[in-house]
Amino acid sequence: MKTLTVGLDVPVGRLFEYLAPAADENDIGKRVIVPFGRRTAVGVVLGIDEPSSFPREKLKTVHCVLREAPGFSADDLRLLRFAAEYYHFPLGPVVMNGLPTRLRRAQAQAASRDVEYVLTDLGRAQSVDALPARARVKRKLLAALLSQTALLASEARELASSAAGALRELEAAQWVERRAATRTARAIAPSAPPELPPLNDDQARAVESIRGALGAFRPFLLCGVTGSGKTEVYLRVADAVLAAGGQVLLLVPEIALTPQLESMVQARFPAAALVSLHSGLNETERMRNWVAAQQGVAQIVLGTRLAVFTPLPRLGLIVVDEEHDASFKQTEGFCYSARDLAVVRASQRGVPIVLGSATPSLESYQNARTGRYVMLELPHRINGRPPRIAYVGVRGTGTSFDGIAPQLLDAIRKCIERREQALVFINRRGYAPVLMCHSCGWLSGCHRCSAQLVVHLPARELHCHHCGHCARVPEACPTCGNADLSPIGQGTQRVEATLNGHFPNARILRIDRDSTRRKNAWSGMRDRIHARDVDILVGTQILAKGHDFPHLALVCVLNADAMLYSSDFRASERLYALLTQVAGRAGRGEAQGEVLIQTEFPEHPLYAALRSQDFGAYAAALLAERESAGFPPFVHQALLRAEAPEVDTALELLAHAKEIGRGLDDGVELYDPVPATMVRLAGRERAQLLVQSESRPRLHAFLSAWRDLLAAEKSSTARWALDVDPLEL
DNA sequence: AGCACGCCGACT
DNA sequence: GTCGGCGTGCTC
Repeated sequence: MKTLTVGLDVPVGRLFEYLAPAADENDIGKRVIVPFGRRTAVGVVLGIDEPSSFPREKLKTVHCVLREAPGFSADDLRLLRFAAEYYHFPLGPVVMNGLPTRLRRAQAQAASRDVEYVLTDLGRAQSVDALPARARVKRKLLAALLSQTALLASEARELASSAAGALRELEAAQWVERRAATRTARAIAPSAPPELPPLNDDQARAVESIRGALGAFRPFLLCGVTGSGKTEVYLRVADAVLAAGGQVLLLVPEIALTPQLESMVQARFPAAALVSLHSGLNETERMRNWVAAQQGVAQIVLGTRLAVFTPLPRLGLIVVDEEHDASFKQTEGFCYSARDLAVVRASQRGVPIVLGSATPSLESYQNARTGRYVMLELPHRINGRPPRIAYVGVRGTGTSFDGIAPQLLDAIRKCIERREQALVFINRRGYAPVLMCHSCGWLSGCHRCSAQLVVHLPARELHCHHCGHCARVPEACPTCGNADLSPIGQGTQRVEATLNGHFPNARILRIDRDSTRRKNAWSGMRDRIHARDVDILVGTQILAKGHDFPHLALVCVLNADAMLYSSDFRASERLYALLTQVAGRAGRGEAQGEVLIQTEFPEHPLYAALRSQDFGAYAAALLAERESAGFPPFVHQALLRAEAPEVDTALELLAHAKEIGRGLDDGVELYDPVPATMVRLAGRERAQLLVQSESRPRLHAFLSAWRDLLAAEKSSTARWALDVDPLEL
């Protein structure tokens, strides 16, 4: 009798052991169905016959090992183990998190429908084309059916349903394969292969360097100004990987971008099996695409951060587009950085990785400066010149205009007179960020969060953008009863209304999370923009990334200053990146792009730097500041976060944690616990404690020891979690 | 996380 | 007299 070490989706820092009658090394990475307490759970086999201190006679026996069904390879587990260790998060949940939710659950639906279901499935199996595993699956099914009299009924069901499950899962991969085959047939038949856009010298050099590195680990930082053709570089390299039979993993920041990118990549590789993986997919699609990748059927996997763990047996290249983007970092629970794990994965698998951005993170930029990454630069736009950036100073003008300075309105007027499009960028959705009472000074605050409720029209509602709370706009002030309530400040809806007033004949389109929530809404809007059916776009950062609007000549930025006030040390880096991206939307076609930024501080160094659009110089200046101030990337940080009903409880836990941590290692600096920037969130109050060290190994050794001591403490009403390499303090 | 057990308030 | 609140504790 063998014992299996199993990872389960329970937030405990330990694994569980089970007896398994006929297990062997090949079962590692396979899913298992096990009895767990009173219930049945799915887990992943992580080891066999490992030394253990748990009394053997107390071990339970696995219900079954899902041998024929998709699981993890040794390579996949290596990445997952690294991630669990590096982010100090329990291995069980980390491994289970790597599976689509469908595969995390026992096939309860099949089990409950009894063996009848399996028979139906068996009938269906005869009509589908075979994958290699199919014959074995069928044998399993028959064995399960035949043995049901001999086995306990429940065990027979488990076995039968697991085999049925395996079959369904494998069929999913076939679906992707067939779709690709259909496309191949169509692609090869009448139309010629798509004509490739020509490369400029910089692009050609970049492509050549990366292609030259195929087959070995090498990290590249592709530093290319907006419109310089980074995507074309990825595609050219991907082409070489596909031709050699490899798989390509392409990570992008937002789901909003994937459908667009997906059709673009598919158009470029009509015959390739392309799948996407992001949280916008339903469970069926998610499982199907994951299995297709795992089976080696999918050749290109396009996804958001969660896709970094996708099993890819023939991985040949990883690309992380917009690598500076904060959405690659998960900020709750398992706080991993998909970008950083992608680099680890490339190194483990011996493949090149390309991190692309117009404004790389200072971490990556520093790695390129020191030679750890190969720097590739695309300093020129493919067509057209870089946009001209100018500032409109509005200090002291107060409320003498409705949030949009006359110079901006002027420029918009001229722009639409030239029959070109203008974009008004305001990073705040809703009508106004807060409602105020003029008589007593009451402000619409969220009772569950330390944030203001945002006024939303036309429904006349107050929304909390943090916890989702929603209420009617009150008729009178809740404190003093005065009816003189007014919205303060600007949001996209109000800007849209203001512009409608100024340009009654212009076609104005608002693009924010609210207006694009409906499925397919965004693609319809994009079509309208491309068809020049729109004169003025009003939008949030949805518009900032990656879009190509050839008729857009003017970009106006309204509330850039808001981000200058942030106390976070990364605020400048982020604002520079955001403004560069928005500015980059202008002038991608024929016309010279013009960018007007409305600000109270036109002389601010960040704005001065932005005007010259010399990222290298600005990054060098920021890095020098970071180095002298002792900030990342020159030190390594982790946050211990705590949350409780009352912030004091959280602070107490952290103070105690600091006591425990003191004396563990003097090469690690522990700061004082402080309330989080937003103390209240969804009715809970949060605090955090910063830990930092110049030595990453020492920081990690400290965190391991500290985490174990904290876990051994008796429970408090406060919950805690570690965030390694936090992006926000 | 689930899902138990366990010990105190308002109901058929 | 029970139903049910969520505090505490365990799951190989």
